[in-house]
Amino acid sequence: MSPADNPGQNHLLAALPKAELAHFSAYLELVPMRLGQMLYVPDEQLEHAYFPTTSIVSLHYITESGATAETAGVGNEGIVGVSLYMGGNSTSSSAVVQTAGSAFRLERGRLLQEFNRAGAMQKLLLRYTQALMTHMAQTAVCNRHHTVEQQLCRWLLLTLDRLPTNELVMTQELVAYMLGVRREGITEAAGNLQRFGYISYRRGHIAVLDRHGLESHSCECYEVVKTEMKRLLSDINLGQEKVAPVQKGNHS
Amino acid sequence: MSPADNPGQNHLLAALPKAELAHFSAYLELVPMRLGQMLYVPDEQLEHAYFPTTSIVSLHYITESGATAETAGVGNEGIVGVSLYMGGNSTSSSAVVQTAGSAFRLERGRLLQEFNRAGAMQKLLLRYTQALMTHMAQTAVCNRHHTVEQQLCRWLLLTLDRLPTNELVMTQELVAYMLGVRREGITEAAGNLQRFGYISYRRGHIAVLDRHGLESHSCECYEVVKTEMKRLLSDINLGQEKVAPVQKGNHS
DNA sequence: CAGTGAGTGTGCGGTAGCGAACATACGGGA
DNA sequence: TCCCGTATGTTCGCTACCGCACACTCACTG
Repeated sequence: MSPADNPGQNHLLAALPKAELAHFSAYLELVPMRLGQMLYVPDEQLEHAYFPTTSIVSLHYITESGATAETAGVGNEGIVGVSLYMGGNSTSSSAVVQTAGSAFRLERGRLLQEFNRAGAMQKLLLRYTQALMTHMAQTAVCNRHHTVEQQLCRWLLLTLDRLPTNELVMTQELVAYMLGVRREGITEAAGNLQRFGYISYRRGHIAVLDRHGLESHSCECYEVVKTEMKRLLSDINLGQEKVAPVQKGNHS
Repeated sequence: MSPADNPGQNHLLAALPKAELAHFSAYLELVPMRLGQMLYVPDEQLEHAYFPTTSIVSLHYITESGATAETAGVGNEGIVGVSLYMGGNSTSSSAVVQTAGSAFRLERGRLLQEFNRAGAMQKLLLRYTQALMTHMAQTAVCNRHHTVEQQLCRWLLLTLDRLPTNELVMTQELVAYMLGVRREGITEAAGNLQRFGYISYRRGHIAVLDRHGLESHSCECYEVVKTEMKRLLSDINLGQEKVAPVQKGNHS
C-alpha cells in the first residue's frame, strides 16, 4: 500500500465528476489486498464492492471436479462486485486476488445509494459492466479456439495493462490456475515466449521485454477486449469536470 | 406467428406490473424472426431491442479466421439488445435467429425512456443482465473443460427450456456452428445420445425423449445457468400485480 | 415417382493438451 | 554458506478433437 494511494488511481472513480465522488468519498476505505485472498465465494451475499488501485482480482469459476477457469479479470479499470448493483447480490463465481496491492472498498448500502441517484456513477458502472460482459464473452471464444500460447499472451497483456511496472509477481503454477490449464502447458508456452525474447522469467517473476512481440503472438481477443473497454469508458460524457487522475492523499 | 402472440409470452414482460407495461405496450411491435436472420452485427448501432416469444436468438462471436462460438442464447426468458440500456449501443458479437418464431420489438428510444424511469423495468432488465453474465461465464468454463457430448446436452436442455414442444428444428451442422465445433463432432455425440435413448433425430429435426437422461449426461453448467436465472428473476419483488402470463391479443 | 441436393455417417492421420511421474535447480531462511 | 522447499524442465502414453475426404440416404421438388 503506497502512501500515494488515492481514489484517482482507479479509472472508474477518476472518471467521476468531483461533485459526485464527494457524495461517497468519505466512505471509501483503502484496504490491502493480499495474494490469494478470496473477496467472495459463490452464492454468498456481498457486503462490499472493491475498486482496485494497484491490485488485480480474478473472477473465476470452480467446477465440481475442482477444475478452474477465469472468466474475467478486474484491475484499476474496474470494480469488483457488479452483482451488488445489478440486483443479484451474489454470483456463481469466485473472486480472488491475483496480484497483491490495494483497493478502495465501499459498503453495499453506500454503493446502492449512489447508484440509485441515476447520475454519472450509474452510467459509468453500467458501461463498465457492458465491457466486463465483452471480456467474458471473449474469454469463452478464446477458450474454444485458441492455443494455450496465444491465451498466455492475451493474459499477460491484459495483466500488464493494469500494472505500473513490466514485471508480474506470479508463478507459472498460478498462471495455469487462472487460465484453467496444466502447469506444464504454461511452462512450455512461457519457454517459447522467452526464446522469442518477448519475456524473461525467474522463479515467481515474469518480466515483459517486448510488448509488440506479445501482441503479434496473441490472438485477436486481447485487442477486442482492450478496444471495447476503451470505447465504452473513454467516450463517455458524464457532464462535468472530473477528479484529477493523480492527487495526493485521499478524500476521507 | 401464432394468433395468440401476446407480450405475456415473454417472461420479462410478463413479470412487469400491468401499470408499467402500459407505459410502452402500445409501442411493442410483433415481428417474425426468420431462421438465420441477423439482428445485429458487430459494432453496429442497435435501433431496437427484441423480446422473443417463440423464437430463440444466439449471441455469438466470429473470429478473424471465421471460427464461431456462441457466448449465450436468448429466448422467451430474456431480451436481445442489452447494450442499449447498458450504454454501449453496440457489441463485438453478433445476434442471429437460431429458432424461427416471433418477438416483440421495441425502439431504442422507448426502451431507454422506460429504463430511465428507474422502476420495475430497470430492476428487471438489470437482473436479467446479471443472469446473462452468468450464462456467458459458464459458457467460458464449459468451453474450457467439458466434452462436446456434455456441451451438446447442456445446449439441448437450454434450448428445450425455451420451446413449447420437445422438438428442435435444427440440423447438426447448425448445432456445430453454434457450439463452435466440427459438424462430425456433433454427429458422433448425437449418435451416442440417440443410442442411449435420450433423443431421436431425423434430418433437421431433433426430438428429446428423455430429459432426465440428458440432464444426467450434461455437465453441471446447465444446472448452474438455469438455477441462477431462476434465482435472479423469480424472487424479484417488483411491487405490484403483474400482467397475466397468458392472455388473448396484445395491448396495442 | 424419379432425381437430386442437403444432411448425415465413417474413416484417416495429425496434433494440442491432459495426467502422471520424475529430474533439476533457484534462492530465501537458518 | 548451506539447505531444503518450491518452482521449473522434461518425458511418456493417452484421448479428444481437428481437418479432410468420401460414401450413403433421406426427403423435398419437379
